[in-house]
Amino acid sequence: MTETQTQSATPSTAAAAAVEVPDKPALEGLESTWAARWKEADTYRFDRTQPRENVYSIDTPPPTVSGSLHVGHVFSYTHTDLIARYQRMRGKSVFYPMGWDDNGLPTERRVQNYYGVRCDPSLPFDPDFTPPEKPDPKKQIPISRPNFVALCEELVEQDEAVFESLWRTLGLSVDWKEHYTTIGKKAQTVSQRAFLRNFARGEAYLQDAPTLWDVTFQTAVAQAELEAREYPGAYHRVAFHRPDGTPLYIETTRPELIPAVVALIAHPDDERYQPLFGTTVTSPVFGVEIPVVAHEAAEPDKGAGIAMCCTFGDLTDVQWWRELQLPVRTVIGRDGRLLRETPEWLSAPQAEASYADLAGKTTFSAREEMVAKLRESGDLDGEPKPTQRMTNFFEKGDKPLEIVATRQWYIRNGGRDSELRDELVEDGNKITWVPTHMKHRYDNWVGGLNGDWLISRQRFFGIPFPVWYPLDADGEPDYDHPLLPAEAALPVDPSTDAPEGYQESQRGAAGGFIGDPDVMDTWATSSLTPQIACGWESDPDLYARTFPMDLCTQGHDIIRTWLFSRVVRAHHENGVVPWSHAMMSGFVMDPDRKKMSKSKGNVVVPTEILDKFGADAVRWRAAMARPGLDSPFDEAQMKVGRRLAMKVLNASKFVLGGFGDADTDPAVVTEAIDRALLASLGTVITRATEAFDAYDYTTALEAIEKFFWEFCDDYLELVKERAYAEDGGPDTASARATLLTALHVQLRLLAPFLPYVTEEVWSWWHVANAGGGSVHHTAWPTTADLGGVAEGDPAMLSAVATALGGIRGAKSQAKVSMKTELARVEISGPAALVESAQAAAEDLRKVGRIVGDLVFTTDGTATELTVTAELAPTED
RNA sequence: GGGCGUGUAGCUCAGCGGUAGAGCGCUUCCCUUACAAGGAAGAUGUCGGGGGUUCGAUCCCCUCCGCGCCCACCA
Repeated sequence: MTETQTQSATPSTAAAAAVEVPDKPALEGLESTWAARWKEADTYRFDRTQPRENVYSIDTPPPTVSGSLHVGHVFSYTHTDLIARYQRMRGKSVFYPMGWDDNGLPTERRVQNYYGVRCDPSLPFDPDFTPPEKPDPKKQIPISRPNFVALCEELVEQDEAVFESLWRTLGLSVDWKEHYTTIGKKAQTVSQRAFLRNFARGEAYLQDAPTLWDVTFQTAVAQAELEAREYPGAYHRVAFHRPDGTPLYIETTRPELIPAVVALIAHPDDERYQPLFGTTVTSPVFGVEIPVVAHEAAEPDKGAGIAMCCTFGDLTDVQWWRELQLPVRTVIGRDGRLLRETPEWLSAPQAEASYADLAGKTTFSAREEMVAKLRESGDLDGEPKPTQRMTNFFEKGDKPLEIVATRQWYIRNGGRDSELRDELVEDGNKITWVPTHMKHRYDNWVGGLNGDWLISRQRFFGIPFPVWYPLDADGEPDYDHPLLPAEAALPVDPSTDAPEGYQESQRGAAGGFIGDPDVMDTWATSSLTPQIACGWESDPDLYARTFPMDLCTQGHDIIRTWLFSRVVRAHHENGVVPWSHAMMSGFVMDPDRKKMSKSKGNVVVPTEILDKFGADAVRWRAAMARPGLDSPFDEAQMKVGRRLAMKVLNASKFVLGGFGDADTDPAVVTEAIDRALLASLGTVITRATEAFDAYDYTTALEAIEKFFWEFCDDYLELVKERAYAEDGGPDTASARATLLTALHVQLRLLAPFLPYVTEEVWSWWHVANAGGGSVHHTAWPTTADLGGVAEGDPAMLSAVATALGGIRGAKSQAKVSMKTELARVEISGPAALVESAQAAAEDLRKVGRIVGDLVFTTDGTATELTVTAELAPTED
C-alpha cells in the first residue's frame, strides 16, 4: 500500500464532510460528466516514481483501428479494466497504456476503399496529391508509396480519435499519455532495433525457400495466419506412362500442376510400386520424364497410393522436394496465374504447344483446360469425383494459398529447433494462465510448429526492414552481406535512406545498393508491445519500473499469434517471459451461439448499447462473463446491470440524504443486528479480495452484489425506522453508523465494476473536497474498515431476513399492502434462530407494522424458522 | 483424426461428495416519501444417457451421446 496512491479512507473522516444529494439521481449523463473530469484531473495517471514492486503493469491488445469495435472488444477490455481498477485500489501504481494497431494490411485496405486509391511503389512521390472527393471504388487511382503511407497515417488518426472516445465512455482507466501506435516512430525504432539484434544473434535470417503465398494480396503469409477452410475440389484419376507404354494412375485434385511434376512418390513398403522405384515414367500431355521414388510420407491408402509431387502443390510436396533433393519446377507465379513464358523443361514441341494453352491462366481456368487435354489424350480415367477438402487460406484472404519459392525474413521460434521449442514451452509454464486450461492451447501450438516465423511481407504500410543489399559489378544484389544501420540511426527507411558509406545516387547502380523492399508483418511489431510500451532502450527508468509486466489480457483466439510471438521476442531479447499473468477473454456470441462477425451481419454496435443502458450496465454484464468462457449477447442482461447501477444511486441517496453526516465511530455500533451486518460485510470483503487476487472478478462481483441487494432489501428496510427516529438514542446512532459504514465499504467494492455511479455517489458524499477525492483513488476495503465490529454474528442476519420474509409473505398471501398492520406475529423454530431473530424484535415490529403481540417460541423439533401472522381487523 | 472446454429450472449461469441455487422470464399481489427503468411473495428441475467407487454422487472414475473452440487434414 502506498500513501501517495490512496487517500485515507476511514469511515469517520469520510463522514465528516458535508453531503449534497440530488433529488432525482439519474444514470444519464454520468459518462460524459465523469469521463471529462477524469481526463481533466488525470485521475488514471501512472505514477512513475513508484518502484517496481509498487507497480502493476498491463499489456493490452492494441485494437486494429481500421476495423470496427464490437461488443466482444468492449467485454474483453472491460475485463482488463476491472483488474486495473482493483490493483489501483490495492495501492499499486497501475501502468495501463493503450496502443493502436494501425500498421499493416487492414489499414491499407481501408485506405484503398476510403480514398479510392491504390499503392504503386514504382510511382514517384507527388507532393501535391489530394485524394478525390468522391472516390470511385472501381477505379482506384494509383499513387506512390509515400503518398499512400501519408493517407494511411491521416485516416488512422481519425479512427484512433473515435476509438479513444469509445474507451473513455466505457470508463477504461487507461493512462492516455502512455499510448503508442504500431506504425509510430517508437514502434518503428523498437521493431527495427529488435530485428537488428535478432539478426546479430542469428535469430533472424534471410532465406529463399518455398513460402505460403496469398495470390490476392501478393504477399507471403505466416503459419499463424493460416485458416483451414472447406474448399470444393475433385479427384482426377490421371495416367502417367511407363516406358513400355502401360499407364500408371495417380489421383490428383490439381491437374493444372501436372506441368510442375518433379516425381511420383509411393511408400517404400508399398509392394504395388516397389518395382517402379528407380525407374521413370512420362507425364501425360507434356511427355516429361519423371522419376518414381520412395518416401515414407506417402500414404498407401490415400488416393492411388502414389502421389505426384509438384513444386509446389502442398506442404508435403515441400517436404519431399527438400528431403529427396528434387528440382524446382515453378509454374504458378506470384499473381496466382500460370507463368506466361514456357518453362524450359517443357521445351519439347509437344509440351511447348500444350503449355501455350495454359500460360497466363488462373489455376481455375488452367485446371479446366488441363482436364480437357487429358480427356483428349485419353489420360483421364473416368470422370472427376467431386470432394470437399480442407485447404489453407490466409485468414484475411478468399483464395487458397499457393506455395511459391521466395526470399523472406524469418525469426527462429522453435519450429525448426526442438531445443528452442522446449525453452518456449517452459516459458509458457512460467506464466499464470487465467483460466489455466488456456495453456494447453499454447503448448498445442508451440508443439505443432512446422517452421520458423516468417515476418516479411510484400506490402507497403508497415515497418520496413532496416536492411540494404550491396550490388555487385553486374548490379546483382549480394543477399549474404546485407548493409545494416547503427542502432542510433533508427528508425530508417531503406527505400528513401541510403546506407552508411553510400550516396543516394548509388541506389540501384552497379556497385551501389538497393533497399530491402519488404515490410515487417504487423505481428512482428505487436510482438514487441511490452518493449514498446515500457520504453525498452529509450526510457530505462520507465522500463525498470514496468518490465516484465504483470498482466497480458486478450482473446483466446490470438494465443498462437500475439501471445506466442511476444514470448518469442522477450525470450530472445530479454531472456524472460514478458508478463507473469495471462488472462483470456471469451467471445461474445450472438443468441444463436455463433461468433459475432461483420460478415454475418450480427454485430452489435457498442455505442448503441452504451447509449441505451449506460457504461456501468454494460460493464456489469461484461464482468459476469468469466475469463475464457464465451457468453451470448442478451440485452435483457444489460437491464439487470442498469438496475443495479440505479439501485446504487437510490440506496446511496437514501442513506446519505437522510443522515450522511452522522457519526460513524465504530464504537456507536451497539445493536447486535448492526454488528451482524458489518460482520457479514467483512466476509464479503474477504471473499471478493480472494477472488480478485485470483483474477476471478465474476465471483468477486457476485459476492458483493448479493450482499448489496440484501443490504437494500432486508437490512435497509429493517432499520429504516430506527435510523430515522428523530428522538434517536444509541440504537439510532448504531443504525446510522452501520448504514454509512456499510455504504462506504460497498461503494469501494463496487467501484471497479461501476466506476460511474460509485464516483457520482462519492462526489455527493465528499462534496466538500470535490476535485480531489475520487473513489477510484481510495483503498480497496479491508475488514479493518469495519472498525473491529466484525465480531458480530453473520448468521443472525439470515434469521432476521427469514423472519422478515415470513411477515411479508403473510401479507403477500393475504394480498394486502405491506403497510397493513398485523395483530399478532409468532416466530418459532430452533432456539438459536429464534434468539437471533429476537435480537431484531423492535426492528421487526416497526417494519412489519405489528401493533399487537410479537411472540418468539422455541421449538426443539424444528429445523427452521416459521412465521405466523394475523392481520389486524380492518375498519370497513 | 489429435487436443481443450462444455452439457444443472424456458433463458443465462453458480454449486462440485450429504438427494439442488441465483438472476432473467413467468404467476399473483403491492403506487410502502431511496428506488414503478420499482417492491413483495410464489411456481418451476429423472443436475445429457449408461455403468462403477462410496453408507451416500449433480459433484470422483469409466463409457457413450450432444455442443463449442483450437490444431491437423490439399495425392
